[in-house]
Amino acid sequence: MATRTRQSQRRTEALSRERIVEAAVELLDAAGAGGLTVRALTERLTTGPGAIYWHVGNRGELLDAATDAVVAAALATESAEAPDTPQDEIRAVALGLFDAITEHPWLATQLAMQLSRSPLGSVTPRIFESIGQQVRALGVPERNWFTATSALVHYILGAAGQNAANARVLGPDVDRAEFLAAASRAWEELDPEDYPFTRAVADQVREHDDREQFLAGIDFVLTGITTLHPPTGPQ
Amino acid sequence: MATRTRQSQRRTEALSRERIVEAAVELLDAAGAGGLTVRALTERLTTGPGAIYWHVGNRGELLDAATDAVVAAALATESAEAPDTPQDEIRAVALGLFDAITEHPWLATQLAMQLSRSPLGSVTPRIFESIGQQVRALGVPERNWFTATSALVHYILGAAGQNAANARVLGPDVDRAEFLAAASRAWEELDPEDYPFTRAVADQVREHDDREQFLAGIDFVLTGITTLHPPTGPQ
DNA sequence: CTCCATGTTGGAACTGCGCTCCAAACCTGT
DNA sequence: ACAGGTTTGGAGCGCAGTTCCAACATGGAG
Repeated sequence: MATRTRQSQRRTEALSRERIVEAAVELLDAAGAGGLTVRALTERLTTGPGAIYWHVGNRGELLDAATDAVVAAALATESAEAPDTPQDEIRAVALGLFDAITEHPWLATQLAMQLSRSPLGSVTPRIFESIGQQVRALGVPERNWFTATSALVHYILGAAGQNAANARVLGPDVDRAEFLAAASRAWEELDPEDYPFTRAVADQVREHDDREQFLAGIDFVLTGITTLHPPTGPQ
Repeated sequence: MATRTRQSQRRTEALSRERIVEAAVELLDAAGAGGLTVRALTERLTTGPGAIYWHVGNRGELLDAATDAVVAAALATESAEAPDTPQDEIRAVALGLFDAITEHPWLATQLAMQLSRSPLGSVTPRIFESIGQQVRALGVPERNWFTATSALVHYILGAAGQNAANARVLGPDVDRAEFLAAASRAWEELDPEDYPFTRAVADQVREHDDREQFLAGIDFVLTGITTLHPPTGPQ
């Protein structure tokens, strides 16, 4: 019995960090955060753990790389045309992230983890910069730039994260209606003593549109920013 | 050799779901989300896996229970006196969660995961109700209750989540200063072409106060809500 | 062309995890 | 005292991430 049965040819397509990250994103999309296992990767790329670890370091780094790749793609998409107002630009950036999370539900948790693990990563500055440039364009006084941008980023990531649940099931509309109906029903059955408000809005849950509500929140923050920190002339 | 060496007495303090959750929170506080292992629990409680699984079901359920316990405690704390404005009430609730996350950094990720996993859990309604009652007290028209409350909750959880990193190191002030300085330095060293804004606010990072900034964000959202949805008379 | 140095690969194996199973210990009522 | 259900602790299974290393491929030196 031969000591090796390796495939005669090396691989047709060379293994690379990029190919691994790409496969990782596909696995994450297909099976969620738990679906990204080194073994699943080895199977999909028809290789062994050693090859992967030679390129990647460890699983956490792979998750970070996948997150970074998806976020970068999302932020790169909608900066093509631009003669809109800063508000519209901010909405566009926010919706880009929102949609990215809708498309890759694992992104929500991953973003939360990565940001709270180390704001020094490459994802935070990317998002921060996109939003911040528009905050500056809004005419917000410079000493409030950081606070205003942080508030926007916090809202965007918080809201987008929550809404990831709605996208987790497959269907685009059918499942969503079912899901909302179930949530609404669950809220209606809460204790009237302890949860009067939640029960009162239970039916609004059924009717609401995620993107609209997300944008409404953005408008709250934007209105707050421009009201409390009105522009100080040009720039 | 005897087949058993069990301790002669049963345990002085009976095992219970509550005791397990309590130990779980301590483990989480001490070693982060990864520190909560069944084996560590068995050691801390001087018992075996079977005993724990008899009370708890699985690890996920334990995490949920720990999250729920901490959130419930946080929300219960500051509802003692109350003759403040709805705005102050909302700030109080928000700060309660903010501080809880600061004290239990694992809470941030856990909240994000639990909320995006199933809004049907017990944590979401709890938070939602606390905020929602104050939104109602603000005089927001009923048809906007859900949107306004959602925006506040999203911001609060998003912001609190991000700030969890600052609390992960032990020291209250020393480490924090170092941490911020490091973050600031990292931002200053970014590519001036790609990150002009982020570089420009790098020094604001060093000076800012987390709680103040968090409250400033709350005020943005509150101002936006009351501006876009002004009160419609009493209640 | 040959041969070696260097960069890559894939698989065997180690560790530690969540979890199941079960016999032993406990407790309660009679 | 003892029979019943309840609770416990440990052995062990399967699977995850990760490490280690012998086998390969490749490109330049002789």
